[in-house]
Amino acid sequence: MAPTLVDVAARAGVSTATVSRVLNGNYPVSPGTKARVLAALHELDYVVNGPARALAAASSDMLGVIVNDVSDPFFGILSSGIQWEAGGAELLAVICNTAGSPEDELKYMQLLLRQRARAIVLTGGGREDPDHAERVAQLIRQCHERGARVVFCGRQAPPDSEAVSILFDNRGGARALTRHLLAMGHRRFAYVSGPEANTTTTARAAGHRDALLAAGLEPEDGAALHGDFSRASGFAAGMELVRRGVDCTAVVAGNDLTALGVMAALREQGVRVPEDVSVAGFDDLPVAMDAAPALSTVRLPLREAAARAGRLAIGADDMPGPDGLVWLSSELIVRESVGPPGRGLASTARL
Amino acid sequence: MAPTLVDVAARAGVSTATVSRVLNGNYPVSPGTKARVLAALHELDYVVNGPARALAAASSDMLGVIVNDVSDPFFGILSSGIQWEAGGAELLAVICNTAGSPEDELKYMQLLLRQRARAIVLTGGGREDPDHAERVAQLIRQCHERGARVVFCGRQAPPDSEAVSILFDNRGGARALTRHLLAMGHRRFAYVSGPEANTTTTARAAGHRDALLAAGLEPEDGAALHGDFSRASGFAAGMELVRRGVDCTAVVAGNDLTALGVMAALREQGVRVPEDVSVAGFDDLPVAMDAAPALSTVRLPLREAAARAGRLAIGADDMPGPDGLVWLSSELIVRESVGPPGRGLASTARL
DNA sequence: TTGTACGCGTTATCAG
DNA sequence: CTGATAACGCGTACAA
Repeated sequence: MAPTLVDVAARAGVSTATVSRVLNGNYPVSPGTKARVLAALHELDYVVNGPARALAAASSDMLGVIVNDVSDPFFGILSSGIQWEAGGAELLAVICNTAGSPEDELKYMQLLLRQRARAIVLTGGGREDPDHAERVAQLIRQCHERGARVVFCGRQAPPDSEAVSILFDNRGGARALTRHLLAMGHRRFAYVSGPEANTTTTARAAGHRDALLAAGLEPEDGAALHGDFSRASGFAAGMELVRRGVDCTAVVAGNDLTALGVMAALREQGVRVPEDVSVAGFDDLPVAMDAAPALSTVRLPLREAAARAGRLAIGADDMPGPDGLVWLSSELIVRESVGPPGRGLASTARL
Repeated sequence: MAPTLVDVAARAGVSTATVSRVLNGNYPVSPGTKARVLAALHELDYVVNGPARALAAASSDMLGVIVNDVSDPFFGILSSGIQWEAGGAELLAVICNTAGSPEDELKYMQLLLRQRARAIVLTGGGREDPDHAERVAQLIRQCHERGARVVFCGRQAPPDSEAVSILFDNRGGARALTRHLLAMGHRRFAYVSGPEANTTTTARAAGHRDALLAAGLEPEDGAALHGDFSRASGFAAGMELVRRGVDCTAVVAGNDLTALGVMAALREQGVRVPEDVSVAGFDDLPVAMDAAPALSTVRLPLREAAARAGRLAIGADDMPGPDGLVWLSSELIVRESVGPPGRGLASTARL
């Protein structure tokens, strides 16, 4: 059996209280007894019982991070940054993959709540569904009642939830990107977005639309497809665009992975990027730089977002402003995947 | 204050034991009282206290995963797969980033031990240091004493530690890769490996060396550099090779990210890949396929490894064989970054 | 089927 | 500075 405080105390010839004091260093202990206790601790290979401590102290040293999927670099980078801050504060970061399922999101929030996590960070876009939002708001309330912080990173917290939000300028970034494409001369677009009813999807699509309308163009919804932000869905969408004979000179994707998939599909169909068709992404993941051709995209300060979210979660930073909102700006990154309008998709794709 | 079993029991007019039984469903409870308890549970928004339960039941529902860095796709994919299995078993996966530091590895093992984690999965290569190995072995022993499973994924467990190991055929894969380069006609190589004294680094370098020796070539250690498996270190190494005037026709990198960095550096120096110099990676991360040019590499079954490690960790699979070793095979992936020998690095790089 | 009562390993309060 | 001892919230023999 694992040794407990009682065992250590017996061996050192002191009370459990004294051992606890040595362990936590929050009360004075004479050097002599301290040495004896430390020796006993070492000899028995004593390891603190986390659950017992959490029960007695009514607080745990866990930090929950809810993501879509850690293997998606977008979330991997966020997770890594948050985990870094957590580790610095001697906290354990629990990563929960929801695979985009709103039910799993709720399930994991409950699981973290029951573990008495110090804080929960919800990353990425959220589902646009009043019912779901209400249930999330309810859970946030419970978190706060128990003294757990809740931080949103990539989407806005429900109104009057008192939770902090780190926000990306998705709409502005998307607007700038499409403006860039328009400036290059493009007029016929296809848009491959993320999952439906997702806040990130919506914001980016809105930015794209903003730019189109400002240029006096009518957004053609016929050339808009939904994916799930994965490379595979981008590939499928690329093939679908070809199949449908969509005649565009530029494909705007909801994120980089989708753009990568689209480019792979076009390549396979004999369409050259950017000579025949331009392709743009969003996020500026590391892979965007190494892709063929390098991806024109919008850079999001993911590492900074993660650091701020992490620091907010561990309580190192104070709640910002009265509205609890932190806006992070985006930056247009011009590379090689976008060029002047080419011959277009319909006339170059060989089915 | 958060409601406890006592509150629920009072409200439902039953004892705490009954509430506990309803919660766990491990003892018969009459439908009537069950309904009353469920109602009370709901009305009070009761949430189980995880630590208290863990203390009473002497077991927690946490699964620890130790990785170098989740934002590295290699580890992101492993983490995601393990987390998937954990989630399916209603367990929480705790991801710990060590950033390659052996001290952090030990620190996190202790932290997980103290949380009474059900199992710990150590991923990636390990440090080749008898002293460190001994301390790890010591911690593994403590884990086993407390009934926690330990699974290695990507490196071999210390001898007689009774821990299970999922292993990649790093050496065989590296051998096959270099054999391929030799078959293409290359004779002058540069090698950019991972961190020193790392089991993965060593195994891959050994495979490369095997192939060279088998072909009657003398490994030129002058053209071997160490990185840390990151893209940045690959970029630095690529620049350094140029600076040193290393005259090779092929650069073999210890992993894909390093290869990507090398390619970026060569590109920047005016060296074409693969026309002038060939570059090869290892791992076959998703990015290898989208890179420019697409990377010739060695595919490792990361998702499979993660699934097996996860299942072993949660106890869904039995300990394999008498030696506790599971070998996973690798596969040579030929793409565009390797071609016939070109003019070589020294004669094409413009400093 | 249900209730009582004790133990799980710590922390914290209160004496000494 | 140190030692008893009472929580902390839950699971579970044991008894009814």
